[in-house]
Amino acid sequence: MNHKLFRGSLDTIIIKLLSDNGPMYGYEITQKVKVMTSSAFKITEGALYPALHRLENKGLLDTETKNIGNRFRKYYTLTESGIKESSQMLEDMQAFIRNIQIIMNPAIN
Amino acid sequence: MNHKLFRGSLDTIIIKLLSDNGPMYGYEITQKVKVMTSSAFKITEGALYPALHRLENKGLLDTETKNIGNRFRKYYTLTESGIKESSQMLEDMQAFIRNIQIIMNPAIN
DNA sequence: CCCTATACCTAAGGTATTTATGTATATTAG
DNA sequence: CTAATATACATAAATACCTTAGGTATAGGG
Repeated sequence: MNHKLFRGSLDTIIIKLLSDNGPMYGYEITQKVKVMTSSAFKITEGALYPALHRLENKGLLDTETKNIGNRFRKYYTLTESGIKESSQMLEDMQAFIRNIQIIMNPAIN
Repeated sequence: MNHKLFRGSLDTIIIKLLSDNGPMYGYEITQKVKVMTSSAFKITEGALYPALHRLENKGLLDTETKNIGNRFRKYYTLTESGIKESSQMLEDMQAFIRNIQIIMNPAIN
């Protein structure tokens, strides 16, 4: 997979996963995406954590830290604002996919 | 349209258009994309020209300048190397679309 | 006991964008 | 005729996101 194509879609992927699965923690997101895409998408931690913090700072995500034995996990949830913005983000992504499909598979006349 | 999603796919779009339509000039590419996507994708000149020059420097595109009255146009064509690389780029894009679709529209069980 | 997996994080550097600006010719509307 | 818009190229500064590389620490399997 060409990793360049991935650029710009990470935020939407995170929002969509949280929207579908409820609270998730960072590492869980990377693994979920890996499984769903048969390892085609590998979200690096250097991209993921800054993205999560960005979305949190924008008020789209809330966090809750849970202790699991001696470890901790930071669970991320969509805020009200995050839920509202998510529908626009998903629409934008669907529109993007439709249009890129038109270019990649133009109707044969 | 959220322009962030567009990031990273410009090179592939250029290569695909040249592959489908033969030689094209920069402005023509922006207009073609605009028409195909009903104005959803607007390729800015600040993104387009550096991209064209980049692809030319990589040896994927050749240019030919033509005079049209007192004006000139720079037509871009795929080189042999560009044709070879294009199939990989198009495959990568198809794979990207498939996987992003899986995330955006997971099967309902 | 060591390697791998789990789980968080940040910093430096690279690179593709946006935004703004510049130049010039052609065409259309008033 | 002249002003605005369209055509057509281009670059530079700023921004934003990503990769790569590193750091810390616990858990579990061989």
